[in-house]
Amino acid sequence: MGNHWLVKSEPAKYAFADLQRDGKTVWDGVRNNAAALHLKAMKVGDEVLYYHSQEGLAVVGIAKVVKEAFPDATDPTGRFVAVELAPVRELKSPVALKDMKANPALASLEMIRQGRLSVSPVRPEEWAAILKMSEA
DNA sequence: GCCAACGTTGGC
DNA sequence: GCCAACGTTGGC
Repeated sequence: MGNHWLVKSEPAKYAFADLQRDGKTVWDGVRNNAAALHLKAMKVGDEVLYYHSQEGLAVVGIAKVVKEAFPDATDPTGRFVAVELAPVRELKSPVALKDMKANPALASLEMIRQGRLSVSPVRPEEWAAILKMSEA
């Protein structure tokens, strides 16, 4: 089984519904080294939690990696990479940031520890905990 | 190579 | 709109 990740997007710019409409999208514009390292570690088939920042403040859906890291065409320096994501499904109910923060099982979740990171890894047990919350 | 200044992100 | 966190830049 592949690894799990979490990506953030402002729904006003690109919401999960936009990804569902488009079928897939190039995940570019990441300009942070730590996030870029995670992008480079993504493999086709890895599953990705889709989090809405600024508005919503919740994980709303699951996406998957359909193309591994390649140079980000929007980056003039050529230092950063992009991947391609496709939608898998919408969560039955969104999992709010405040609920994730309140769950001791998620205390070491990377996106909680380092709030500004736009792409972060999710451990298998954290993935399971979040999915369980989405079924509630 | 250090560190202060600055910019960006994102929660509140 | 504010502010904290943190990465990056640039002067020395």
